[in-house]
Amino acid sequence: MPQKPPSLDAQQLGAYFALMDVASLLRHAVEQQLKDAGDLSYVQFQLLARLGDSPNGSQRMTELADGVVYSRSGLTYQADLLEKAGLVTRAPSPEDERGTTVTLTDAGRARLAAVFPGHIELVQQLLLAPLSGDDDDDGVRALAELLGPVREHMRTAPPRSAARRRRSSS
Amino acid sequence: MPQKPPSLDAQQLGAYFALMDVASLLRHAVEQQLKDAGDLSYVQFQLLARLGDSPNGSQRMTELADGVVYSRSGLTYQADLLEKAGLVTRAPSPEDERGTTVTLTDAGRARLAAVFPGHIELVQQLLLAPLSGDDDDDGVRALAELLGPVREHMRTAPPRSAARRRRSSS
DNA sequence: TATTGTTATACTCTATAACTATA
DNA sequence: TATAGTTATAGAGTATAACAATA
Repeated sequence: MPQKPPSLDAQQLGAYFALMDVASLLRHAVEQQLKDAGDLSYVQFQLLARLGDSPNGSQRMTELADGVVYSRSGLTYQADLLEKAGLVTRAPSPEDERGTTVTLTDAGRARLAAVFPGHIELVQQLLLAPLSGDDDDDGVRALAELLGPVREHMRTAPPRSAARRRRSSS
Repeated sequence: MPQKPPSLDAQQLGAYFALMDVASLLRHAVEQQLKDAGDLSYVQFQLLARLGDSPNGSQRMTELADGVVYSRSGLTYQADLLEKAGLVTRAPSPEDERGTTVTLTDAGRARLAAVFPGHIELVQQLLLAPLSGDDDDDGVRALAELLGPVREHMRTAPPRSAARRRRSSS
């Protein structure tokens, strides 16, 4: 197959680095806010938020892991912390006894509620406001439409460099 | 001043989470590639790349810290690692004896060169290709134009939650 | 006295591999 | 045998505060 051009033009590099920089700065600010307002990390916030979106406030570990955390043990670690803090509950899943069902507690909902307004305000200030600029050529919509497909692509097309470690080959 | 609306609409939240997710997935993949191809973390790669862009391959610690790392000690830590690996050199700055000048070595340039092609290819695959989609309504340019100003805004407008810790007030 | 950078230290997070229990 | 989750453990990274040296 044809060799890919081994370099990017300035605009491509610019887009890449702009994305990484913005995300990095935003993440840093957001971690700060979440920690100050509710002693949560961003990952923990994501987990709680996902549970909060679930109809009954419950989800299986595996479901939770998808898209939030990269290793199972990492999720167990975070779930431990959240459980110790009284924000979630863990119990064996009814249908599949191997599974664990994580459930948001009232305290968990309260924590989420405590943190959310400030969180939103920060995101508004840091990201959304400058995105739309002075005119109203809705940059927010543009960004969402640009990045949505990219997210899908990334979730379905794992990089070849991250060699599959499933299915023991011996 | 008027109270800001305490919630975001679905599109705003969508843009925010899409950005965080894409950046998170991309970062994860990129860390993997850099580690496999050249035993570098993304932060280390950024530091080397910045030095590589400098005319003489040198920069002051403080300059390097801007935009790459969030604490001075963090930079010292990374600079230690890079120096031990022979990729950079540290020496007292000529003009200001308090300062340290970090310089890219030949090995550092070589490492950068070793890592770059694969890096670019990965970014191309994961981010740039899906950004532009099938049609050529250059999404890359759009993303760069959207995010460039946001980056500037974030760099100049620190969130109020991250209270200034400079200038001792006592 | 303010600034540059380093050190000591503690902490958080992530990943790998081995392990248990259920399907 | 395969899958869900946990545990043990190790390693990388980050931040805070105290410190030394120079401006």
